[in-house]
Amino acid sequence: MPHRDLNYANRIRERGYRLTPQRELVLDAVCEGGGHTTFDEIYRRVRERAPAVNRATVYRALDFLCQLHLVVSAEIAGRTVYEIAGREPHHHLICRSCGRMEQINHAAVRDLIEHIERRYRFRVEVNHLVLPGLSHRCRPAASPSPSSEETTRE
Amino acid sequence: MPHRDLNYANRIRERGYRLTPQRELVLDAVCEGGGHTTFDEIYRRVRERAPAVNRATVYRALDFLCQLHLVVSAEIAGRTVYEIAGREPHHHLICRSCGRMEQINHAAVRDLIEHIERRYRFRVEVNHLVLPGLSHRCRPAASPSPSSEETTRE
DNA sequence: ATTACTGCAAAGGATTTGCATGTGA
DNA sequence: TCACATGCAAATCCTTTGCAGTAAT
Repeated sequence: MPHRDLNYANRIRERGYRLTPQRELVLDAVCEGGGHTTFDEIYRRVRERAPAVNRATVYRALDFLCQLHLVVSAEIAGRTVYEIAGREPHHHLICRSCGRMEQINHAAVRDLIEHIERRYRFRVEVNHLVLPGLSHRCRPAASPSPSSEETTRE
Repeated sequence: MPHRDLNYANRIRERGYRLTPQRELVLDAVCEGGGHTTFDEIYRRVRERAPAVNRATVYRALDFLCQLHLVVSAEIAGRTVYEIAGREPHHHLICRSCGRMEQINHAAVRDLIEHIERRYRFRVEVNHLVLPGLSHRCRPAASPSPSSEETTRE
């Protein structure tokens, strides 16, 4: 139960809100997703344990948890995904061919971000950068000479 | 008429598809948007000239043009936007407070991308990187000592 | 005992689809 | 001519909302 560490119960109650079984189930489901969990996945997990929980309730619980910053939402490839707040910023390469998603280190991106922040006087706030592209596995039969790709692409 | 240069008419017809007034209107509307045009904006422009054109037709035309890679779509701040294909990749800083969008040079991110491509053996295909954050105008009263920001954020 | 929260069902908005008609090649 | 495209309306998908009843504090 990773979310225990965050003492979420108090963070909910001290603001006058209530900790309901439904909200706990949703929080658990987000935790178990281990990263980027879609609504349907969360709903499925919740229903596994409590089939009576309503779809609308899950929507409302997610909104609620996001507002309290216990959960954060992000947009990956057009889909809204949820994860527990407080994780290190991290980023992804997502292959448009096989759909595989590879996580990349924040350090790899930090330099770029700092560069941009200085140059444009802008504080960048990215927790999930998603870079679409093509994994080396899916590169179109171009292993021998990489330069040949220049001409035909797609 | 910037799209004339692309000889879009042939690119449509040589594949056996038809160049209809509706498709031309949509293409014009995307061009005039000059960058990131929402569906509603495109639809509005089309209707200005041809009020009879149906919403569904505009959806279909955009799909069609995207499939032919005459138009590309992107996701900015949760909204789908369209623009003419073939522009230089370019990127944006978008302020979550004032909503202002600033364009940044591709060169600024090229290094990052190349670094990632080498390190992860992945071909990154980004035409629009959108970096959310806070413009210097909207930085919360922190002008005197920049280091004080470390402690309280949000 | 309050009143926040839930379940249900219905509403809402954005996009897609089926089908008859129209039209570009 | 005739298959591709369009217009229209209905369907679909995802999410939100109103309201009466339930339950956390």
